[in-house]
Amino acid sequence: MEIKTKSTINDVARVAGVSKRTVSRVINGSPSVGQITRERINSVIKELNFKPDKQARGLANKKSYLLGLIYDNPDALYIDQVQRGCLSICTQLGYELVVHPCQWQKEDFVNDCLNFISRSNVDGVLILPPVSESKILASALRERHYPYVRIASADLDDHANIVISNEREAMEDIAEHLVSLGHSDIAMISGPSQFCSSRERLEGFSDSLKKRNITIPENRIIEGKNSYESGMEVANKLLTGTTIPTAIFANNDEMAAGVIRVASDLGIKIPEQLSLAGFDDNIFASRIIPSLTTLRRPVEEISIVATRKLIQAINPQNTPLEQTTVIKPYLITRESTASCITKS
Amino acid sequence: MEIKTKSTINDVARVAGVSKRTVSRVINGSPSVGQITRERINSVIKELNFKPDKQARGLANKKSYLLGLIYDNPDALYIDQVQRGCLSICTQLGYELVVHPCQWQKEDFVNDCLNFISRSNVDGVLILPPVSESKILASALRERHYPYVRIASADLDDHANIVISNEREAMEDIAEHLVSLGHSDIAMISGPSQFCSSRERLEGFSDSLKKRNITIPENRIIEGKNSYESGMEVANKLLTGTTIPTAIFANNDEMAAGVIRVASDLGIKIPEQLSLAGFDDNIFASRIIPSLTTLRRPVEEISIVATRKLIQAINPQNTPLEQTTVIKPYLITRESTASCITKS
DNA sequence: TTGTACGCGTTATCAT
DNA sequence: ATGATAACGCGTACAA
Repeated sequence: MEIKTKSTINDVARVAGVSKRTVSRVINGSPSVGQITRERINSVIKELNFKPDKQARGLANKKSYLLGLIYDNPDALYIDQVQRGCLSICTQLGYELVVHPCQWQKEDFVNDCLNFISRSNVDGVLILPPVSESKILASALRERHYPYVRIASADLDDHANIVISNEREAMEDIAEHLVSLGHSDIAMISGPSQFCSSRERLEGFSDSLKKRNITIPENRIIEGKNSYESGMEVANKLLTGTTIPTAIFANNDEMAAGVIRVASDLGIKIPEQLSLAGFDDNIFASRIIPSLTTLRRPVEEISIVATRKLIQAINPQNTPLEQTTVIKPYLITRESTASCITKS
Repeated sequence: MEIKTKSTINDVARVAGVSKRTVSRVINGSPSVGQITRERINSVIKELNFKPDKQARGLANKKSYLLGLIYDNPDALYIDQVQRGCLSICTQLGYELVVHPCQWQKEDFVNDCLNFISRSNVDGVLILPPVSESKILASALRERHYPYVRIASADLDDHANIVISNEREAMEDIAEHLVSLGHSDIAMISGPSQFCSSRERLEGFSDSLKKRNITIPENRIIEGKNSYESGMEVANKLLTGTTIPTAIFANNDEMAAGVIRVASDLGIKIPEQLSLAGFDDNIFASRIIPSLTTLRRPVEEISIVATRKLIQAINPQNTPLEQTTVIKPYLITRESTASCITKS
């Protein structure tokens, strides 16, 4: 009662008493197959537990039914969420996901990616930030008419090739939150200016505050490196001056954690003496003490949309088209922000 | 000066003036090819930038050059590290990695995995804990003579099919650490007893303490669920009694973080009044305040060894055999543990 | 509506 | 040592 050899399209054809061409038609949903024939074939397919072989199929029509995921991101949680989002669509549509972490600072990273693509035969690639910000990689792919979708924080490609996390606009929410709590002496630890996400967040934050008649002085904006240690460094500068800000927004939770550490060492109480917010809703954002007010990207939703777009780019005719392009992160309020009591 | 169409074995054969069979021989390193012929072919291969097509190759010899990674683990960092470890070997040996997160509690999870394997055509699978502890899945694979390697914390399979993280022995280190700091009233928050890793750690810890003439009373061992919230719950029981332990070992960092939260709320100072240790060296173990003394698995090394074993299982003759099977986690000392001053 | 014949790029079986 | 030819499993002109 065991199925030893997996059945092929030929077996199905033979048992059903038709040609394999007809079976092929049924598999691919061709309309030109008689009702009764189709049903018979379908039942045989079930009976034989037949699954079309991806490799043979790919060989014949030059597709692998493999999607590539290219990234270079230290945030493992983010990667994991993206993978799950992608896979929920992949599984549903008969694709598999092949991962390719890379090092986008390295000089040969474009070749490394191109290499990955050609040797793995993936039908298309999903590119995560910050790699997605690479213009060189994107144009290399575009030039080769190779299907790709980027996930990024700014509008840097055709809407068919990108899903945008609108972080600039999301800054409105955190700005509003802090201002409504009475803060006006606000500082920001920005991210590396080479990242477009950093620029979006910085400008978005600063603009949003300006709209509310608050201007951040030059010396209250310090660029960090998105790391915990870097957050500590900047926090030290920000919190040891003669006057310290009443609120700090950090470009990510990692650096915010650094601020918490330094504040703790300096005896500055959060949120009583200092409000603090981050970005990401990293895994420890809710664990850390105080728990962190932060902005969260709907990562899974974003990657689902991106995957749909990619598969659509691969099969322009078959797949229902995905229209969404811009998705906004949202505010999560926790312990680290509170109303500003003292004011100069 | 651009290569439009990727070249095939036929192109190489034609240009080199030989039959494609000979080219195939060169590709696969067959010894029976003349020196000059081989060199000529090799130069043509380079010139044409020829790369054998994985799909065609797979169709012909029933291999996909794809490896599957099966897991169901909430620790994204762990997954990420494993993926990188695997890939460092995969790339080197011409394999790609296909990911498959699953839900091992669900009743049809074995079928789900089997399904994944057959539809993706992966040549073999790497199974991560806790899925790796599933006897049903492992025997299903073994029965089908399907190459697999498990990563687990106990010796539950042939050494060809497993890489063991010896957590039982690693407990010696943390026990020794705590005892040497003067602790004797020690509590443990164990993990779900269904997990073999939980049992290993519990028994290992308790045995190691016994060797040092310390016995943990029944009421000092409470089972948690490995989650932050669960850690808080158990911590509440442990820290609100008439006498509280001077040290707690938590089955993972996640729960240890819960303990920190509760201790903070109760005004219990760590490590002054309470020493605390976890397991995993989770991403926030070094970020949290106080930073956490913990046990770290050499995840990347483990996954590298496992991948080598898997590829060897797939190609019994070609690959150099991997002998390592047991790898021990190691202690990382941080702020959360200190010497015990007060003693009853 | 259905079937025949061939191609996809590679490896394997035989021969020479 | 090398080559002709048949697989591998499926898709697709083209024909019927």
